[in-house]
Amino acid sequence: MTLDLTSLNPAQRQAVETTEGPLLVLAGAGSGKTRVLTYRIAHLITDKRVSPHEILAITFTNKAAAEMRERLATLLGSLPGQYSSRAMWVSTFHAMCVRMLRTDAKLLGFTSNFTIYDDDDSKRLVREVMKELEYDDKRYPINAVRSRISSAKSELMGAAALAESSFTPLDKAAAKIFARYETRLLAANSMDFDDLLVNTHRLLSENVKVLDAYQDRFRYISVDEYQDTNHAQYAITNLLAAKHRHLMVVGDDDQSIYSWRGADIRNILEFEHDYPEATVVKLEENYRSTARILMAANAVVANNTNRKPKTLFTSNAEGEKIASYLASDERDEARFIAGEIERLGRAEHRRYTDFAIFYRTNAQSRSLEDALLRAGIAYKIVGGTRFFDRAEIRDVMGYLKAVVNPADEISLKRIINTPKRGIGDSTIDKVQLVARERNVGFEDAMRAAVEEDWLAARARMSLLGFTQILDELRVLEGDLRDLVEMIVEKAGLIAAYEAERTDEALGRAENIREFFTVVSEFAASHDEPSLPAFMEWLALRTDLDSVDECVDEFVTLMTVHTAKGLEYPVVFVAGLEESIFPHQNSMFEPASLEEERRLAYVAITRARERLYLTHAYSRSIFGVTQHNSPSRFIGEIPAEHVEASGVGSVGFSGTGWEKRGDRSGSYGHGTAESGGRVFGSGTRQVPAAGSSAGGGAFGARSAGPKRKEQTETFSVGDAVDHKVFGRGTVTTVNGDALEIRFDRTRETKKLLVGYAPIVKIKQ
DNA sequence: TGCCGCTGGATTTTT
DNA sequence: TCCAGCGGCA
Repeated sequence: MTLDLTSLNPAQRQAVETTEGPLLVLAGAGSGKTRVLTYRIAHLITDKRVSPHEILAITFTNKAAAEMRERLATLLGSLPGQYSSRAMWVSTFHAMCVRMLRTDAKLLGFTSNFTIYDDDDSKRLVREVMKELEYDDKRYPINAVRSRISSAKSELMGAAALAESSFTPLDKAAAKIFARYETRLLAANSMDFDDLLVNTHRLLSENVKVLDAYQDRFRYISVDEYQDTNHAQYAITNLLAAKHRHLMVVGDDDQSIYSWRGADIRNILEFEHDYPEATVVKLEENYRSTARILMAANAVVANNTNRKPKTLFTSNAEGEKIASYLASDERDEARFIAGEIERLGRAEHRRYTDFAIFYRTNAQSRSLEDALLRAGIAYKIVGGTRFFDRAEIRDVMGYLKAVVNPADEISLKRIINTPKRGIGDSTIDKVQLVARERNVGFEDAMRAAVEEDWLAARARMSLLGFTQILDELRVLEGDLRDLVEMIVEKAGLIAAYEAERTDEALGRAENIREFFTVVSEFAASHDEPSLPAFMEWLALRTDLDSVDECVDEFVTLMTVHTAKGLEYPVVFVAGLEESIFPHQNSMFEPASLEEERRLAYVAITRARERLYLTHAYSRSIFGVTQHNSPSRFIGEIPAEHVEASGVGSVGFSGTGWEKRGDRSGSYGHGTAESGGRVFGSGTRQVPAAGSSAGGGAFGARSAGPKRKEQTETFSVGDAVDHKVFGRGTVTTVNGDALEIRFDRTRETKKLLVGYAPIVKIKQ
């Protein structure tokens, strides 16, 4: 069987056919990088007779891994046994590390059922350690400490090494906290995300046999998004590839946007130095975007100095000009976007899934959400507060973690009094103290407290109850879903929420039931759905993994960071203002400003056909109104590719479906802000419904739903139907502000009568 | 022990 | 603006 490579361009083909020795592929945005990666692996297997068993392909997200696996399965068809593509390791660094660590945990002093601490768990533990060592979290902000520890870890620096290179009090404190934190993690048989890498590196570098085995096995290795690897990942890659040196790395230095998380752009810039015999292939033809969008992207990123010079080209059509819109404030900006979505939906028959709205910071999503809600446009936010971050879900996960790994203190403490069992802080502190004095785990101390007599009788009884529950939970058996349901049942989580009888509590109970569905889905899609396997999957999954699980029609909202690797026909980038994007904290240092610019480059290159860059004359952030000038990144795009529009005028007073009772844009002048062209272009002139005098010519605004006649009145308990959110129940009424709990999302939203697309359902 | 209200802090977050 | 954490109080 031979793989058909004729659909590839010469550069792509060269990358695919260079199978021996190190290979660096510099792949510009939209240049068919994923195709190259998958074709190369398929080529190795079908034409070079490499066993899938010998292939390791590392991606940066689970989603990318899943996609690659899928594409490979299609390219390869089904092959038997070890030739099956299932023998291949296609995974993220972290998933790969977990797999290696589970196998050899004992060599590092862990057991194979170790818990993976996510951000929240790790933060709790650091907080405890800081209390224990009596560090004041005012002088030593916990997040600063955590970021020192985390960056030390990504540099493969231990606590001792950090201590040596510390000069400031904060660094010194961080080093001490780091040391204790590590001890506590080991005692809890737990690892945080950084540890997965650090410990894998230790495993490989300290155990020759283990390293040998993996080196022999993985003769062909590829790493995607190489520009975003940190030092630990870099070191692991080099260890694994050292013997055969068939290492392919793919990346784009212009899309390096995670340096603040320890990603080291030098990994890609200096690959040829590390592997002097490397073949270098540049993929510079873009297949994604219109010529104009590409020119804009090129022009912006060309302002960076620390990069490999390159210019993407395309044979795609020139396309529309890039629309830049000056809004009067963030609500106007959001309304404009909503209006354009509706307009393009009608004029160009676009579906909601064609649109994406990007922003620099999550805080910006609120006003956008608001406008979409009012316009009745279905949307989905990717990232932000996630289902799995909800307190009640984390509680369930706490129980599961404690069941799987009895040493996991953080989880134990999370669930010890959830639901309330009368075990308060003072009891926990006493148990903790005894644990430390006797140098035993928290659970042992807890059991001792039940046996012995150093706690008040009531606390002792409560603890007894809790340990009994734990014992019961740990002996449960059954298929995964039953198991999880039984654990939740015995823990009394749902029962406690239902007893509360408040709307919020019922919603939480509902969320837990939703979690059972997640369990079922996991069980159905995995070969051996054990509880530990499920926990692992949970720990490593993210919201992004489910971006397109939804078959429904949604406009997608997310931060620019989250958008990396995705593409949409129509892209809006909101908040292109100085101090928002580039962000305030990154504006004044050249290196971080360049990263902001790369971020802008990433945002622009997500767009296939149309690109909107919006900014606002005034914007309220955290309750404070700011006036920011347009982002320099807009100015870096050649004017002939930009069509500016917008307001920024005295007369603006809104269209009627934005919030009432606000300042309605009644600030002074600002016409110059839009770069000469104030209004009109590209924006349909729709008389503003319900707009008051003064709208006039400047009131020209995008199309949008008009305010509905206010015929209905609502009261608590009414069943309603919302255009986007479906059925719900009114929970509070405050004038024409309603709070409605929706059945489908189980969320409570604040809506305004007469603006929101809701109707009362007759009962 | 548990609730309430005050205070301070709030980029980005593939894992 | 909005959330989490902590201290004060019943």
